[in-house]
Amino acid sequence: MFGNIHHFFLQMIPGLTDEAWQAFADRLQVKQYSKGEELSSAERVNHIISFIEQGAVIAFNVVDGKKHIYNFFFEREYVSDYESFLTREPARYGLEAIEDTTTIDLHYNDLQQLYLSHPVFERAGRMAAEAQFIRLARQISSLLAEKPEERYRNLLRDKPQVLQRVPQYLVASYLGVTPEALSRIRKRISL
Amino acid sequence: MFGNIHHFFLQMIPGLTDEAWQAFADRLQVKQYSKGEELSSAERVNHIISFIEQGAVIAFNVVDGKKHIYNFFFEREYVSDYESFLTREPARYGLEAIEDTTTIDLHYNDLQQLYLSHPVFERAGRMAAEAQFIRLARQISSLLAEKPEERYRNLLRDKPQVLQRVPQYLVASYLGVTPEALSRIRKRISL
DNA sequence: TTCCTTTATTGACCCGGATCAATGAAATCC
DNA sequence: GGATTTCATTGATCCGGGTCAATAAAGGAA
Repeated sequence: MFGNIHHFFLQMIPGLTDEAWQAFADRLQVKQYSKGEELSSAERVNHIISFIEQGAVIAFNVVDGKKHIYNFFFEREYVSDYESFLTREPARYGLEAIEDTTTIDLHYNDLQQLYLSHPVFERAGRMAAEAQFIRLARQISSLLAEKPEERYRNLLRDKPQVLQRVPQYLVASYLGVTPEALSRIRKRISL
Repeated sequence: MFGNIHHFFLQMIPGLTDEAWQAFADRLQVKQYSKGEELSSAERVNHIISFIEQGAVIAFNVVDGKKHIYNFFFEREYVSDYESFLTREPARYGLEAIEDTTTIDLHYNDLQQLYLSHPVFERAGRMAAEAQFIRLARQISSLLAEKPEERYRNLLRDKPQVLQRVPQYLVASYLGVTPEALSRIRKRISL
């Protein structure tokens, strides 16, 4: 049970004892989502942080009826409206499975108790926040310094699997353009 | 000495003992920068995290000869190329004082020692990373969902002091447009 | 103060992406 | 399998922002 995530945490936390791991594992819950189902909704506080065992998830929000995609998440990644999870305020975006997805979930309250009972998790929490931070810093850099076409080229280069698994109109939103624009960018490049 | 930052940390870390604070304060260094001076450069590893006692700092990088502004920082905020600070890789952006600035600095190695000797700082480090994360999440949301004009209106609403203290061409870059475009946006709005 | 550099504004023109609309292709559902 | 919804492509038009260039305004240095 939880072999995947156990391995993941052992790599991430050098000082993780069996006892601490067990305390952690005791609080985990497995969940199943079908394609199209929401893991969590915008406007509601997100109490869960999920580790994706299998599948794919998008983070999105809806402004003026338009769905904006912030990110894609796949196997062996965390997913959460991390901001809502941290601030206890209503989430700014929702999470939706775009494939059938299995997650391993940890509840906010359980995490707080773990922080207290096993400070080794403070380090893991800090490193997770830091990793998220780095990801966002790069995304901002891309949005400020690159044109949509460059962003697409770089996505092709860095994460080609995204293009295989994610519908194009969602990729377009992630890149900050309309589906029509992305279609034309692809045409332009292929010529 | 360090009254400002002491107060700041007492608020942030409920369990901060005098002894832990002293260990922390012993490692702090005050630095002075003149307007236009760089606190740290892109392409080099950033070993310092700074608390701004007084002044204003921009985070920027240069792509194809163009300077892109990622953020502004003012009194009682941390500033660092946090990504470089965390990853120990060359920084993606530099930091420059846009006013005469006083910072209180902490070196990376000192912080790591503090993490080991006083685990209470793990919590502070985690919360700092989380706060940074939240800031970036909002910035991405703004870049994806809002047009430049909306971003300017929101900046006016949320941080009017930025417009007072930061030259307009830097604000333009932060918003992701050229100085000319921002000038026209301002004209459009004022009509 | 005056000079000189930096910053802000305005004009003209261009271009990539937005929008609206129609058609094709593909995935999904009985 | 065929029917229907979803997704991708293409066309036409529009517009905001980019770019290049000139000028004006503001700030600093001496």
